[in-house]
Amino acid sequence: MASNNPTQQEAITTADKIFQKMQIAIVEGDIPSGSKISEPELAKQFQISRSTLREALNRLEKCHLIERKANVGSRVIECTVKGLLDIYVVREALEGMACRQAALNMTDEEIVDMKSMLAQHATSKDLQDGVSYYQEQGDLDFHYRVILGSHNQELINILCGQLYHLVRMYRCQFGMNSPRASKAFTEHSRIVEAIAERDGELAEILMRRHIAASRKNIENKIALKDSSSV
Amino acid sequence: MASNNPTQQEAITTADKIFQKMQIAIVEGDIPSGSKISEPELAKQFQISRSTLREALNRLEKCHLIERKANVGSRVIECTVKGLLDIYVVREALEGMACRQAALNMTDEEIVDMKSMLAQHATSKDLQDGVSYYQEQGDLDFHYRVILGSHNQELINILCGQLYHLVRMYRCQFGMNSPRASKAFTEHSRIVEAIAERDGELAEILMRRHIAASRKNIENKIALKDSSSV
DNA sequence: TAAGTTGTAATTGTCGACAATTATCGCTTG
DNA sequence: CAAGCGATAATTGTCGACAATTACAACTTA
Repeated sequence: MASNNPTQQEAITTADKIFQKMQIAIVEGDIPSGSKISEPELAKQFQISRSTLREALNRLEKCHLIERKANVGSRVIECTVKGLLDIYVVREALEGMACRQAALNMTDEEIVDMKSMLAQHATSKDLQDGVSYYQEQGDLDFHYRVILGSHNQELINILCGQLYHLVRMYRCQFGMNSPRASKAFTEHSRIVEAIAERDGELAEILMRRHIAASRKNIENKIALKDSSSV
Repeated sequence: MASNNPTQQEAITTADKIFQKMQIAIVEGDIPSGSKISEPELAKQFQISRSTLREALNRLEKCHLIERKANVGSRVIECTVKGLLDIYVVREALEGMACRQAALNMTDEEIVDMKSMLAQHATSKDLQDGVSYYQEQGDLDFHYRVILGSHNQELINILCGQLYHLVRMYRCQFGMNSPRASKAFTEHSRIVEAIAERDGELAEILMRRHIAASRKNIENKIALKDSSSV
């Protein structure tokens, strides 16, 4: 099973390995959102020195999974509703632009590959059942292709290197398995069509609407949850 | 003279100070673009240990001013034309969205403040002379206000914490003092009007055109330079 | 001569200890 | 009894040394 992060090169140093372990632990909530990180304790737990742990913490901070204050320490980022919505706003802007650039810059081969990926998704049992797979891995795969297709290193860094982890974290912790699977698949198809036609303007609009729809879906859910829990 | 980076809190640790010094040195080209960074050498030069220097390097990496490879070392990022244009594409997307959000989220007080800042720019001697100030500090001030006005922490982090430094680096190293000062000022004024009218859609469009105009201006310059130098 | 190899030198990664700062708990005092 | 203060404990920041990896150079060999 290949790594699902296209920007992540094979880890060599132990700090890299610790970073990956902690990343998963934070994303999946094993290290709770908002909790303080004790350097001595974690170092002992992982059987490494504090220097190595701090190196790993620096990388976690780079993808905004933890926050550090001088002489105070590190905390896992807190998952808030506003934080989630803020991320979707950024995604709408950046992935919309990435989609426009993809329409301009993707090679014909890349487009063919993406089409075949989508075709495979269409026949996937999971999609037909309308359940988890497509919301999770399949959805991410599609968005990755578009982002990488932009051929804009800055876009790729920000989206795949930073926001990606946060998105996954929120998905895990807020338990988001929306009923948008089939709708999302249709939207993906339209987007690919626009890219294939090299229509950057339309591609951007469609991607923005696609992400905005997700955001609104979340907003509705939150509102519903609030009113029912009170 | 206050710090011009709104996200930058007062530095306390020595690693912070080294970070700031190196940041300036890189941005202004004293540490050349693309050059390799020797940890032992720099540590000796700054009279600090390698650990502290590495802490500073980690922060430089966070704002994409240097790149690190495991077991190989750090290099200052290379200034390329494509890199510059990539940044402008990201800015167009993100600052456009920031502007839309600013129109929705800025307080009335913030808007008043921004208007008065612009009024002050209008009477500034530098602007009337059509020279450097407005392209540099004044322009940055305006864009900062808009970004902060979005009240979106993720947007603020990415734009002020990361892209900002790169933008300044390119401005220094490519020596960009374009003749767009008065035009830019007019565009800024229109943007503020749209924000004041709470017209998010228009605000975004205007900001995107404003940044796209800068990008095209650069593209023209580059093309000109290429054809003249060959 | 050019390519491959091996051994040495230099650089990076990791470690444990010390210094500086912060948090905590108990005490004093109004 | 509450609020402020002070000493102690714990945590973070910094340091220098060692281990592991990489880069370089001289040498061998086809």
